[in-house]
Amino acid sequence: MSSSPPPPPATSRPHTGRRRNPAVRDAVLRSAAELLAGPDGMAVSIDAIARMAGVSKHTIYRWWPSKGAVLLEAVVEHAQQEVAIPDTGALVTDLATFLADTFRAVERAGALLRRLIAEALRDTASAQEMREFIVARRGGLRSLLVRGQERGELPAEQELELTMDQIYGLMWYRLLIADSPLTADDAARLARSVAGRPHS
Amino acid sequence: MSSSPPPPPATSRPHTGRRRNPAVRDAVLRSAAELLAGPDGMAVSIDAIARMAGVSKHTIYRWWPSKGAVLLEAVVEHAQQEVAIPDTGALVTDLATFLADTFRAVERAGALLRRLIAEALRDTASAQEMREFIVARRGGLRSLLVRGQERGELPAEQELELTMDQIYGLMWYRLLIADSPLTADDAARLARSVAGRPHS
Amino acid sequence: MSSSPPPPPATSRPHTGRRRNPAVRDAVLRSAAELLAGPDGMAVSIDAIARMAGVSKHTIYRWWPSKGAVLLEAVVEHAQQEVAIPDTGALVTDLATFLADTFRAVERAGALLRRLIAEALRDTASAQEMREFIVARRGGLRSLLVRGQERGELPAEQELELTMDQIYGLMWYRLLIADSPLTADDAARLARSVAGRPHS
Amino acid sequence: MSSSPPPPPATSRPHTGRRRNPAVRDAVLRSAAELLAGPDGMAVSIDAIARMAGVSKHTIYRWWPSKGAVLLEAVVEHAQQEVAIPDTGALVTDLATFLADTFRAVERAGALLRRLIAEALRDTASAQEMREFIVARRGGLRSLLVRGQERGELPAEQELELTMDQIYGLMWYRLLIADSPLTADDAARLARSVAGRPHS
DNA sequence: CTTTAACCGAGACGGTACGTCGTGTCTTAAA
DNA sequence: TTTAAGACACGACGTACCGTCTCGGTTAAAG
Repeated sequence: MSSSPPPPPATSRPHTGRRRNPAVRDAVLRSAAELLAGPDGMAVSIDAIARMAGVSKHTIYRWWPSKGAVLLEAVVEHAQQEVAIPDTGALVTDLATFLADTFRAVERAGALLRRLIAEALRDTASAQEMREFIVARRGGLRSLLVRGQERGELPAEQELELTMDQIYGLMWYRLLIADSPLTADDAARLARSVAGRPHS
Repeated sequence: MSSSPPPPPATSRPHTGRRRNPAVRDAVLRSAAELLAGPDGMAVSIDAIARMAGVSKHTIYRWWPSKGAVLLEAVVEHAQQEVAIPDTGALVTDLATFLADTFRAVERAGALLRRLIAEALRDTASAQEMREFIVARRGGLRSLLVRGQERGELPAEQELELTMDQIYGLMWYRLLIADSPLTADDAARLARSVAGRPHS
Repeated sequence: MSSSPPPPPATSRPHTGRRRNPAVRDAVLRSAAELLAGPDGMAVSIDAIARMAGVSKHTIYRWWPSKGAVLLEAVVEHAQQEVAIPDTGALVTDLATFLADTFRAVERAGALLRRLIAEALRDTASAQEMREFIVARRGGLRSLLVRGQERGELPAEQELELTMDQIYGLMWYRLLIADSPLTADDAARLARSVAGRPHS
Repeated sequence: MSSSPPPPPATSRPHTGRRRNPAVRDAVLRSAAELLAGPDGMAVSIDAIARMAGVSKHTIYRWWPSKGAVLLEAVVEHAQQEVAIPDTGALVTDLATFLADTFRAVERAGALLRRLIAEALRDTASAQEMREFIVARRGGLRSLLVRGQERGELPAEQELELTMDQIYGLMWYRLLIADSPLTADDAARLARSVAGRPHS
């Protein structure tokens, strides 16, 4: 999940010439993130990123294949801080905590994520990469649910993928469609719901 | 849910001048729908709509405030055919049927809906209207669930709004993020899941 | 030089229906003149004329074939006040007076005339009518010069048309190209020049 | 008299970045000239120039501030071939030759010049530049007249600027207003007229 | 210590879309 | 039949963004 270099030369000559300047990558991603987090109407253009980063457009396109790729990597960088996977022994509690943390993180990055999806919807190539990133991030929740199943807190027959689709579906729905907040209360109720004790 | 005219004049003068040509509206919406349904990469521009409809851009902008408004109305026009609300007496069965129908309709209109959301994500004004449309269309599912609650098939305490967010969330998640199909099987399993009998 | 009616009906039926409202003609020409006299950058559109006159565009196009025709007629109306043709017995004096008066009138109507020519340069049809109008207005100067020739103040062989081209040429040159003022002093010197006593 | 770049950066950095492609400038000016010389009714649009030159509109606007500036430069480029300043010793003869040559050149470029002035009349910014260009081109005639004065063929008191206004005034009058030809005979008679021997 | 290849900022360029404006024609309903 | 209101097609305007492409200058490993 890092800016892919231009196709490595087939010859096995190790490397000559000036090395990539890591400051460039940072400047680009930081500028992108800053613009992405801006007011909702504002569009994020490559020109603007380049200008703010003090970098040439060409350099951006050397390291990222498209605007979507830049945005994705900026979001990835920002989302680095993993949400912890709690283990108190009680699935519903753990789930509620995890979801509340996740929701909080997502709320904070709302503008970024909306714009990221906007770009993915325009550019098939970006979409694939984003899909992969998002799918990869489901691992935390999955392990939590699997543990629940192993402990018998969740029926063995329950389709975890569908459950996860419901959970993340609700999250994205609120973010992209309904534009309504994701609260800790939502997290708690959702946790009870998918754990089969909706009203305890 | 019709192309809003520019603010109706405050005076109560009945109407003077040439009337709006309904053929224009139809041609624009038909062209928009056709382009919206096109291959996934292709962008839908006002220029293209105008060209295909044999209509001037000016005319489009006279009746619709933005591209998003045109797309929304095209989708609305297309989505006219309501999904029936079945009533066999068994909530899970009814729900499964309703969702299967809904999913089928949504799958058919996939490209349209993706582009619609794409536009909403880049134009705050459009977003509000789309939100209203989408929220309005939740009525069918709500009545189905309410009936289930009244019959005691669903606990009275169950938060229907959250349940609906889960259902529609899954649907949009598959459509926008995962880009994976929505099958009749998904409908059935989802129906069982939200009705609290996930594995019967 | 009046707004040409649409081709008179061949049938000799005297006239049915509502008669032309003369107030419309006045309102249109007055508005056109007002806009024409506006600041130099501002364009004069038919829409603007119609709006200011409280008249529909259609009505304008019913009575005038093009924008140029409206502008021309507005200028004609404004230029109605004829420049007097003096007769003191001395050609140079008379000519100087006449030209000074003419220059003063033209300077006042500068913006109008510039825009009129601008329109004529875009629209061949208008151009012809304007040409005719301008040529028709040469009569005053011509009679003055002819009288000078008859009195022997001007050689009989002098080509009056060429002389007039020089005089009006200078006037339009200053107005359209050089954008420099036409003074009474210019009038006097020009009068002496064409009368063959440039430095007396 | 060349397409002005956007304000040269104040810093004295020599130049970085890709250089301006001279082929672009040529293609634009050539296309502009070709369209300018087209049939009289046809308007010359930036779109058309860009299309014909195989250049993007953006590029045109990068180098020229307005349509007028493009047209002016196209005309300048075309008018490069200077009219020779003859010196036979006799002012009237020299003047007649010079004017005949000038008239011939101007007649050939008639459509261009008309459209150039049309543009200047609707765009104050262009007007100023065109004025400067036209004024600059008066030098040839002026030197001819000055020589005549020095030789005593023209009275020392004669106002040369006024004389030139008469000459160029007649020329533009025929071109823009009267739309009548400028012949060699006109040149000869005009030469005699301004040289004070109108009927020899 | 020179070569040489890669990196990089500046920025020109073609293409495509945007939303606005102006002209001239046409339609409707009232006067 | 005239009129005001106003819809409509056509086509130009000037701006913006995308992704590609030079142009020089810089940097570091390889010779």
